[in-house]
Amino acid sequence: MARRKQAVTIRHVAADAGVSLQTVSRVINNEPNVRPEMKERVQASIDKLGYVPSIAAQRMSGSRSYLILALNDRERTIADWRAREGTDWVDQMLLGGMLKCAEHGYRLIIELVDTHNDHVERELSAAIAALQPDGVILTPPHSENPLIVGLLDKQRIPFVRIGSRGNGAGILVLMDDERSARLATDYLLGMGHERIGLIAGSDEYSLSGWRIDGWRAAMAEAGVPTDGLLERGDFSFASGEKAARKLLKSPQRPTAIIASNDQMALATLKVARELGLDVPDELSLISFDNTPTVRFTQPALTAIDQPIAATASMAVELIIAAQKGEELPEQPVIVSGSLVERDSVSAPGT
Amino acid sequence: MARRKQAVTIRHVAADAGVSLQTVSRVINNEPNVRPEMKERVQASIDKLGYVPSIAAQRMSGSRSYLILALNDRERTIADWRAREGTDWVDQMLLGGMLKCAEHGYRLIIELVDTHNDHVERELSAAIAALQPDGVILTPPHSENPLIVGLLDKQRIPFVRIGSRGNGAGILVLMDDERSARLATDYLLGMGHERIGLIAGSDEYSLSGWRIDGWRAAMAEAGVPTDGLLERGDFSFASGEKAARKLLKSPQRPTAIIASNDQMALATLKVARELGLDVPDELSLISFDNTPTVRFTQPALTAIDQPIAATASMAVELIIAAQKGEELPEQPVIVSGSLVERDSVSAPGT
DNA sequence: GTGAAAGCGCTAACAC
DNA sequence: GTGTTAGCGCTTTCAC
Repeated sequence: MARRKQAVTIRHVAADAGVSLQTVSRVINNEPNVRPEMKERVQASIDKLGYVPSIAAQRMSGSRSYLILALNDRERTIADWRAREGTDWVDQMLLGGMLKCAEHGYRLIIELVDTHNDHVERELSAAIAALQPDGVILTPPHSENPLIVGLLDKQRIPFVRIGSRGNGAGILVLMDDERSARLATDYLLGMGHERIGLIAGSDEYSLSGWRIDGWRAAMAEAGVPTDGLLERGDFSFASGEKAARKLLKSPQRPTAIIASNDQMALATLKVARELGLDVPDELSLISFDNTPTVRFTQPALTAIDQPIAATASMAVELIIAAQKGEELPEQPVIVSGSLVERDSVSAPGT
Repeated sequence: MARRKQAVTIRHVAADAGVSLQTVSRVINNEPNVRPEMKERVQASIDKLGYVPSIAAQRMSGSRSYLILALNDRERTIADWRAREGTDWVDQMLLGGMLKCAEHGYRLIIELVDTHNDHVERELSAAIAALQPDGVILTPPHSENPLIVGLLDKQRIPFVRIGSRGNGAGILVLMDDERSARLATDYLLGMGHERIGLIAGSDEYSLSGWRIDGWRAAMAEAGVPTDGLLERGDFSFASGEKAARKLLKSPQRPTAIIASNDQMALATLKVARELGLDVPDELSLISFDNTPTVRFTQPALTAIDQPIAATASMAVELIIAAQKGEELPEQPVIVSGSLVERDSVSAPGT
């Protein structure tokens, strides 16, 4: 393999503009101590020669790498990809994260790491050593992994923890699951429902708990009891089925159910159909996540939309700000979700 | 921002093992001229210290960057992400490409480039200058863009063109659309259909033509005419609707339709429903792509699965082989799709 | 404000 | 087989 050299380097630009390397470097990095007139001249040469700095070289000499790592759970991500069931978490991360990165000349690299592995630290260390990213975005459940958080903190790499209120280092960005659950519950209460069931998610994810909190709070405020209305799943279809069956077969069955993710909502839909319950006439259903599939079901599901793209975009912004040494929010940054009305909800007893 | 240095460098390893830098380098890169005994000693030090080479430094000194760029069409990709309709092209690319990359210590970076832009060359040049990738994967329609192909050829960067039989440089990898279309057509012929309509895709993509070829060939072999059975769309839902309406309102309407992508298949389903035609009893339907949505329709659609993951994986493999100086296939590499049977096809007139 | 020199971590080329 | 040397393209540090 022939040694592939950079076509146009800072040297060419310096020569063309008749200045030192240093001055060109200053212009590239928008540093002070360059007269506007100089700056213009250098910029002209850059444009003329079509010069683009080599990220490798920049990184080598100790500055930024312009790379941001997005850490996703390996097992879950690959399973989703293989299943082809329309989970578009990664796409939405890219939509928000990549585009924001591009705005600032950064690149987003998706990295899969296995949380349940005892080599997490080694895996992550290797990725960091190899790529030297300027920042890392942690998605659940990594956001809550003390090993990862500790490692990143020790290495002093700016990082965002999506979906965590946890202690320790890192910038926290939340989609406000409690408020979203409340939103869904209030919406159903507003329609006249009182027996509103919740199928919660795996408690490996804190957001499962927050959603329970939101639902409980809304119910409490409305003065409505929650006994026998909570079932736990683990985000899988099978677990949703089991939970739905339990709720719908109880003597005082709920008139509405909130499922903590789309798979469990689909499972609920299936169980309702099996039991001969019409949705939405006999059972209203609200789903969490709003992945593509829920618009293609019969009926299309009313859902809480998780603003993944906006969250990823925010995460990138915060990392770049941190990288620049700007001040960071002390409080968790909150990106709010919204309720998308479709056809799976109606007033009870109609 | 503090200058972030590599924690463990080749120097540390060399010192620890009591050898020269070069020997360590040789071990890392699995080069010859190292005695097994030496190699073992060095490897022990590497493991002990947890050393991982810096990609930036490796790239700097003229060797690989361990980065592979996957070029996707900006407009289309972003539109798909925003629409959230379940198109999982990017996910499947990642599934195949990223995992294969990881096997070899490479990373895949998704890059969005606007084909219709007159700055394509500049955009791409900038990405190449910045990242110095070891290879590039071109997806349609980039695979057919002579500007891009020319640029990559000139820069002597190994690249794969997915979905192109085009002339010029680059390694060609095909999903064999002609054969797939034939497969679908033969399947319908085998069920007894004779009037099999085709809704073709945009001719900006050569694969649209190949699918027509496959369909036409299969029909010809079966001795069945194709007059009035071909309509062109552009892969959009709207275009599919128009095409389907034309086919289904013709006096001799087809008993089966093959749609050249899922969106147009969904449109056909909608039109059939409007016209009161039951699928599959009165109209059989086969879709191309097999994206997640087609399993959630009523009925679930029988579809040609495009092996995107396998193709991406193959593309990465070929690039790494090229990078190593291995011989490359002269002929286009073919990755075959398959027919996934669901519920949208039945024998005609039942 | 601007420039010169040193060095980041690694590998190609060549010496031994 | 193994070590030495000279850079790769850029930024840091420090001198002017």
